[in-house]
Order: sequence, then structure tokens, then C-alpha cells
Amino acid sequence: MLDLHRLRLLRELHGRGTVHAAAAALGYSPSTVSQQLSVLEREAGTALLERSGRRVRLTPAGHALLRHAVRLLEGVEEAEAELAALAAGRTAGLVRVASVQSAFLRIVAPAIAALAESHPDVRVEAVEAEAEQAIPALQLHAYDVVVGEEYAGQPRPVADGLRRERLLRERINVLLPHTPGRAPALADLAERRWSACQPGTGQHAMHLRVCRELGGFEPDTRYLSDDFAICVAMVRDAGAATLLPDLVLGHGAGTGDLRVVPIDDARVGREVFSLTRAGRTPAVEAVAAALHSAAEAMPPPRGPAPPA
Amino acid sequence: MLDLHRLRLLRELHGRGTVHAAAAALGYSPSTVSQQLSVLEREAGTALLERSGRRVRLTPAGHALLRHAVRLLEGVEEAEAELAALAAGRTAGLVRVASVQSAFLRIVAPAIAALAESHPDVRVEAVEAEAEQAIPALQLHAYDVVVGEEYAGQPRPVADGLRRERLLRERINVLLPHTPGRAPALADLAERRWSACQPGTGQHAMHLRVCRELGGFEPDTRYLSDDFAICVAMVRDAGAATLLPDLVLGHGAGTGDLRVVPIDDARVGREVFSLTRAGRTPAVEAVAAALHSAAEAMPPPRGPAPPA
DNA sequence: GTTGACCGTTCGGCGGATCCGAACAATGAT
DNA sequence: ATCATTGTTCGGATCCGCCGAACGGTCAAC
Repeated sequence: MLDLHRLRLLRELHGRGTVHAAAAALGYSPSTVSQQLSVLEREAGTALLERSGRRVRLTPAGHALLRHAVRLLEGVEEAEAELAALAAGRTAGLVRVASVQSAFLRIVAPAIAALAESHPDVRVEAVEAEAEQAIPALQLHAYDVVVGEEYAGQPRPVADGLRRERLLRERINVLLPHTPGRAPALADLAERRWSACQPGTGQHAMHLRVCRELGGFEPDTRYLSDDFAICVAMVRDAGAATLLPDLVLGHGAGTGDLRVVPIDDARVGREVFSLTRAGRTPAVEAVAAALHSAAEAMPPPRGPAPPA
Repeated sequence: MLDLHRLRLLRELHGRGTVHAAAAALGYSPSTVSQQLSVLEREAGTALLERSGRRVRLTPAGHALLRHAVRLLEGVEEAEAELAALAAGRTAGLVRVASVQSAFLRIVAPAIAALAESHPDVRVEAVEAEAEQAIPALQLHAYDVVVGEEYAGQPRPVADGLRRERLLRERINVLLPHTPGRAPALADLAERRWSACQPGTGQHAMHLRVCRELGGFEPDTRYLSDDFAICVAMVRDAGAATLLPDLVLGHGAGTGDLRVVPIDDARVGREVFSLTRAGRTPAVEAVAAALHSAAEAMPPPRGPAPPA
């Protein structure tokens, strides 16, 4: 198996240019460096170095191995840093978070900011992903935490070995272009063109349910995008209507000049939750706690409280 | 520095459950395994194992180190596989490609398919990215190949140390809802609502230039998205017009029932190019060649040839 | 052209790390 | 209660990594 000390010699040789300099930098004698690099070449099965004048350069194979060496040595440093933090009693480690867009902006981002203060040794990586894709990846250890959403009436089963916790529960609102006068009821919006997320998403199913069951009409769904910012743009620019949860409003989404009509109905709502594997490391625990804090710090939505 | 042999012992211990089994799997005696794990604990500065009955389990710190160990050992295996391929005379290595959306679908994807056949030891990773972000990342070695676009009249400077090659040159087309009769001229489209990419992109600048200089009007630009599929949807659903290069058409983008009017004008067009650092490894060379092949295999656009 | 400084490599030898087998202690099933 | 199983400790043999010294090649200065 490749030896990290030898790979470090390779990296140092490339960075400093001469065997003597690499030896001096790492506290070895030049003869040792030369011998160890010979061993590395024998292990590699290919020439890694070639003489150039009175110096040595890396061959193409040497450069190829160098790339791996740099990556591996960085990984070792990360591991050692984490061990050092752990040995000092601080919680540390890498936590990979997958989150739906709206919660990413309003919950995950502030949680990461808070964690940078409270747990500097916890490294959080976050990607935007839909729960449908993220939950299988969570089970395969590709993520450690999933922040997902569940619309009322569409419960998601929690698979064995996973642990789900509610972060917050919120209302759904109708977003309309600015119109004077009293707030329209849902049934008044049958003639609107509608914007929604792609078919197959929870928002799309909720959109159809709300229009049919509460509004009593089949919506004229013309604009489809999973990006809520695009949905908002379609309201402003195309005169459409769309159904948005509280989280999406009020975050610089530019809904200030638009009309927001909350839907106060127990059958409609959205729950944002966190999902982890049951065996939580201290670092995952810290991230989960930070997500809860960030969710609780969210200002309550305008108007009456959402249904429990 | 952490030792890979010891990390492998840790991994094997966790996977097989007992010191004896780990020793047998790796050809060591149990005493050696026990001793080496003690050394690893001393290096780590924390307890990694704890006795549980007459077996031994990993502590939380042990699990933390295990994650790193698995990652590092995978990296070593990749490095060794690449070295073995290189020693056997085959070109191998990791090549990271960043590409704009349209070329990703039509050029990068088929090139990757072809490379899987011709160069099985070349591992290609590809991400969608705009040239503006990808080119600085290329210089920082975050990518190895960038597939970008340049609209006529908006030349991109080629930075020192980079090498640019044209993959193909294509026309721009006006995409309209299906309308009977003769193809409209650009000037006839002054009253249309238009869909375009976000301001700041090359497509947006081209969009403004074409409408103003060739059409003689200021476009009513209502719909903005960098996703060409959304632009197409706006044509179909909102009756908009949009300007699309050849590559975007005819790839299941659902433009079959829409009207396509090519713009035959030397001032309008798009060039798709590949960009690499000047020092190319054989693996990068192979990817560049595959991109060229895929671009040349593209069927010529309908109608007269694009301007040279 | 010659000399000398610099560089990488090879050789002999030392010391420590690694590994093994044997003996020992603890656990849990029979 | 017995015995197989598991992990650990100890003493010794071996191998690997390291050094200093000597050697051959390269380049620049005189």
C-alpha cells in the first residue's frame, strides 16, 4: 500500500524543486529522500521522476500521483484536526446537510452561521435537494441531515433507522398581484392563471388539492418551476397566482408589493422537519440543535396563528 | 502522522467485529492488531476502542476517525488503480469538466459516453456552470476542462496559461408559438413579450443586441430564467418569443410544435469552445479529443449553413 | 578548458518500528 | 463448573527507515 510519508516527500519535492530542499524541509537527509522516492517508484510500477540537468522533475505519472498525494494529505490533516478537537473535549466533525430551498434560506443558513460561533470545529456542508432524492441518500450515508417539508394531507412515512423532528409548522398563503379592496376568497380565483412547482412535488399536489377542494375549481396551471423566486416572478410579471408557505414570504423574495392572503384551514399547511439517522454523532446532534434554534427564532407569521 | 495500515486495521475491526477476524483478514496475528491499535490510540490522543463484553467496540471518536479512514483508503485505492493503469500504458486519471447547460446535454454527455468505451481508466466528473464562474475555477485547478459559450460580438479574452479550442459554431434562432403562414421577420416581433436568460449573461446581452440592432425595437422582456427549458415553456405557455442557439433545439426540448426562425446574419451566432490549462495531461487530452468528436458528430442545423 | 560548487544516488551500518508466538486475564456459553 | 473464545502483554527476531560518507554527473565561473 502507498505510504503517506513517501507521498509527502513527493509533494515536497514538487513544491521545493530539489531533493535537498525537500529533505531540509522535512528534517531528513537527502539520501533518505532519494531512497524513499526510489521505493515509491518501485511501488508505483512506473517512473515518477526524471533527471533534468542536475535536478529532478516529475514525469506525467508523477504528476498524476501528486494530485492524489495532495488530496490524501489534506484528508489526513482534516482527520488529525478533528481528532485534536475531539481529544480536547470539543465536538467536531463533518456534517452534510441537504435541505429544500425555502428552509435552506431561512433555517439552514442562519443555523450554519450560529454553528460557526458555537462549534467552530464542526464543518457543515450543505446542498439544496428535494426530500424525495435526499432521504434515500441519507440512508446511504451521503448526507447526515435532511431538512424536508411535508404538506398537510400528504404524510411521509419515516423509514426504520431514521429519526424525524418537527422544526416548524406554517401556513400556506395565496400570492396575488397587488389588488385594492377586500381579500378575495379562494373560489374567486378560478379564472386566474396559476404558477406552481413541477408535477410530482408536494407543492404541486397541495396546489391541486387546495384549488379543487377549497376553491372548487380546476386551476389553469400555466407556469411550472421548483424555484419559488420564479413563482413569485410569475405573479408579478404574468399576473398569476401561486400558493406559498410562510417561509418563502418576507425573505427579500420581493413580495412586499404583492397581495398575501393566508389560508386558515386545518387541511392546509406545511411542516418543515429535520431527518437524521438514529445513531447521531455529537456533531450531528449539534447541527440538529442549531436547526431547532434557527427555526424557533423565526418570527411568527402575520395574522392569526397557524393551525396546530 | 496517521498511518494508513493502522487506519485499515480500524476499518477492518469495525467491519468484522473482532480483532481476530480483522487479523485473519489482513494476514496479521491478533497480537499485532491489538498492538497497532494501541499505537493508533496513542497517536490520536483519545480512546478509540472500548471493551464490550469480550469484544471491543469503537468509541464516538473511533467512529469519527473511521469515517476519515474509509475516505482515505478509498482515495488510496483510486490512486493505486490510476498508477496501475498508467504503468500498463493506458491513459488514466480524474478530469473535472464544467459546462454550460446546452453543451452539457448535447456535447459533454455523449463525450462521456464515448470515453467510457475508449478510455475506461479516465474518470470524468462533470458539473453545470456558467463560463464566468468556471474559468476562474479552472485557473485555480478546481476544474480541468471548461466548456463555454461566446456570442458573436462579445469576445471573451483568453487568459495566459489557458488554451481555447472551438468545438462548434452555431446559429441563433427565434422560437415562437406555432403560427401559420410565412416566417415573420425580426422587425415584426416588436410587440411580442420576450423570454431571456438573466441579465449579466451572454444570452441576455445577445438578446438585447439582436432586438435593437436587427429588429429595431426595444424588447418587452418579461420572463427571465437561465434554464432554457423554462424559456421554451414560456414560449409555449405564455406566447412569448425567445432566442435560442441550435444546440438547444431538437434535444427533446419540446420545440417540435413550435416555430423556429433561424437568423442568418454574420453579426449573430454562438461559438461553443473548450478551455483547458496549457499543461495538459494525457487524460485531459483524451477528454478534449472526445469533446471535439462529440461536437463534430452533431448533425448540421436545418437550413443554410451558419456564417463562418 | 579547468576547477569547483551543487545535486542526486549508492553503500554500509545502526536503531527503532513491526511482527510473531506464547503466556495471561476476562467473558460467556455449555 | 468447565471450556472455548476474545483481547492484551511480553520477549525476541526481523525488516524498514534513516544517516553519513563516498561517488558520478551537471553547470557556471574563471
